[in-house]
Amino acid sequence: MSTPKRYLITAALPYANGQKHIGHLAGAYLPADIYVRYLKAQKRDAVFVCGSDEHGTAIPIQATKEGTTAQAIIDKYHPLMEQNFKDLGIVFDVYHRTSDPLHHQTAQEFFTKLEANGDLETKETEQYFDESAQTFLADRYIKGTCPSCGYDSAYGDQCEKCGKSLSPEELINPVSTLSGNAPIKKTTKHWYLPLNRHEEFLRNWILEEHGNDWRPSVVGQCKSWIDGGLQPRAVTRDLDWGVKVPLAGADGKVLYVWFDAPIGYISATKQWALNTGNDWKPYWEDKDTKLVHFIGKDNIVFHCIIFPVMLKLHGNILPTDVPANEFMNLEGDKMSTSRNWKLDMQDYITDFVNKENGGQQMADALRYYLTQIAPETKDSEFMWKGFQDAINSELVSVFGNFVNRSLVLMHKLCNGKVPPYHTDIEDSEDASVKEAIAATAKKVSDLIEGYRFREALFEVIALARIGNGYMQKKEPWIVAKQLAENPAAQKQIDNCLHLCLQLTANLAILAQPFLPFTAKKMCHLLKVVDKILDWENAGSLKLLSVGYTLRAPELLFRKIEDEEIAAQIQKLNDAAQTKKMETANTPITSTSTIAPVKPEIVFDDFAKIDLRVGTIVAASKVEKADKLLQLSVDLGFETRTIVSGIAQHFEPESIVGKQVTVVVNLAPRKMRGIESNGMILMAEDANGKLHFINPSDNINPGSGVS
RNA sequence: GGCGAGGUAGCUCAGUUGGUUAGAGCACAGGAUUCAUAACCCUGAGGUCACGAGUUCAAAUCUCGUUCUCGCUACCA
Repeated sequence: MSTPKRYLITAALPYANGQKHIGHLAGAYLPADIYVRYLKAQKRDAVFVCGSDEHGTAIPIQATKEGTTAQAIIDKYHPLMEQNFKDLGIVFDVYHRTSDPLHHQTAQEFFTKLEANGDLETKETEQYFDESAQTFLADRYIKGTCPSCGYDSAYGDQCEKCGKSLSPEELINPVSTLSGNAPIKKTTKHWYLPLNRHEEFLRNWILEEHGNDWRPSVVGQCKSWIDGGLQPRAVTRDLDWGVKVPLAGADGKVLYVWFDAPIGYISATKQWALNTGNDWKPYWEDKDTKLVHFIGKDNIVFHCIIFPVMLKLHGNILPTDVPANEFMNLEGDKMSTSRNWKLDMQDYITDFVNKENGGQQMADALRYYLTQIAPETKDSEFMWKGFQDAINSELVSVFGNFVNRSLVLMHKLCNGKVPPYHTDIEDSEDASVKEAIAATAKKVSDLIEGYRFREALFEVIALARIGNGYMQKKEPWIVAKQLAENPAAQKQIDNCLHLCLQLTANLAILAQPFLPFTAKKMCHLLKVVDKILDWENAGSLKLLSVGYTLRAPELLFRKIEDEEIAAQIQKLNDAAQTKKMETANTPITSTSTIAPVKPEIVFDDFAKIDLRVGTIVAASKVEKADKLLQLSVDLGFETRTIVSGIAQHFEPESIVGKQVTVVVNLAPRKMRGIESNGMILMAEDANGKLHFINPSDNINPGSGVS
């Protein structure tokens, strides 16, 4: 495998609607940063691009939630995320943003080219339209009852209550948030990317060319998608927030966020070129460029199927690899923003990096643990106790301690200077340490090239461990006691410390991609310039000149105390608990500032609904459906079959005999082949648990409800 | 329900094309040591490789079935 002429590395564009947590960091940004730092140390031509993804409907939604504008939201989170990355040592060559005019222009050009080449299709569909406002309604301007959880103010693209993503058609009783009127359906034209035309290409490219060198989960996920049948995907939508569709007669339409966001990698590269006076084109057009996307597993389809098709049509190079990571859990549970079960980058920075006893060493500490538990092959788990153990017994005790004892001994036994190396008394121990240094450099290098950062880091620690073992065998502090009788023994001390110091310098080089701040500090202690960190020096035994005076030792890392860990766990639980209470105490209708209550109806509207009390006489699971129960409900005048989406909340046996409220004059509807004749009313509590709405005492089935 | 990825020591993970007593690190136990951040070093204990069949001289590894976890997807009137 020859070395490519240049590399372009991307990390998933973080969505600018809120803080990003350590799961995001471990999934994409940290591995990408490690890889890039390694490439740069190798003096390869590598450009690392990223930026904020600032379009899409969730940003305006977040704006509504925070009572502000979409622009204010992205102006708040874009610099925050940029600073967070910087604080944790994630160094992009450019951190761009999709709201930048350069990006709009790039995305429009991209779209225009595809459109001009006939690579897009147009289709007319019916969409909701507000007659009084004379406008099509983007998903977020439509509210209605969530079909999933029954929340009455769900948006047309997502229910904020249960988190399910929706399409406006799924909403029950949709209402325009502009006028409060029920919207009408009207045809509108949209552009589509016909993925189905490219099945052959995708099969060849992914399954044949990369079936073996990409991660199994990535190939598997793609295969699943391709086999499932590729569909044309809408590229545009009716919305006022995003990149305008650059065609006449497309007023009020923007590019769909999934289409514009990945193009952000290209505009970011352009911005980098502008900043540095380089040419961006070879990075996206020259075949000798290696393009690598670092992402989380939720992004596989976009980066392996959709974006490559776009790139191919537009005449760009394709990604060489897409090392997608799995997810990182936290203390036994999935990380979740809505449940407040997470560790934001900002929180870690505040609690550790920016504390008096913290500093950049704590940024490296986090980088160390996150790399050590990187979810490279399966979901992994961030445990605060695990964090403490990893730092205290590996980083501090093995790595930090080796560096420290080497420097301390050198000052005590060698007058603070790098001692000479006497080849005439070299023994097998010395030789094997020399070998280990060279071998580790090679191993770390190979592992990083193969995106196996966890193992690569392990090898770095292993080298420090070898150093500790070597010193233990040589015992220079014992030898020093014999100097009075045997002055020649100084040679043994010299050799031991000479090698330990050269090993330390090597550790700095090898650790640099993972622990950049620490590597820098080590350079300072060894009084060498940062240039020594170039990878070509890895494995060298001549990094420090004999007779060179070094600085007084300083500790590289501090231990993490039990109290700190306890405090973090407490904080995590408190935050989740608070969130839970908030949710429980907040009436559903006031969680949103817009249209908390549905539009007023007259009594006649209500009277149309025929509600009756019924008794469940039989219940069973619907086959091939996770959420459906088939119920037989005795309504007094007849027993009906009703299908209800409550299978995840109730065991069929446990609800037989229960009384429920039923809408009996609802139009029948087939679900999974079974006709449902009515609807069971349910209430949902703050925890998402469903409860039947029923009379307090058992009454006759068929009794009316009003 | 369909599809994809996983299930290996208490914890985090390795195990190349099936081949001798299944490997690391952490944690744990014992020992040694004091230069070093109660650090290091040595030794040890600890596994029915999710479960059940099958193929084979030989299975953690291949095949089938079952089960659990995660993701994508369908189902929610």
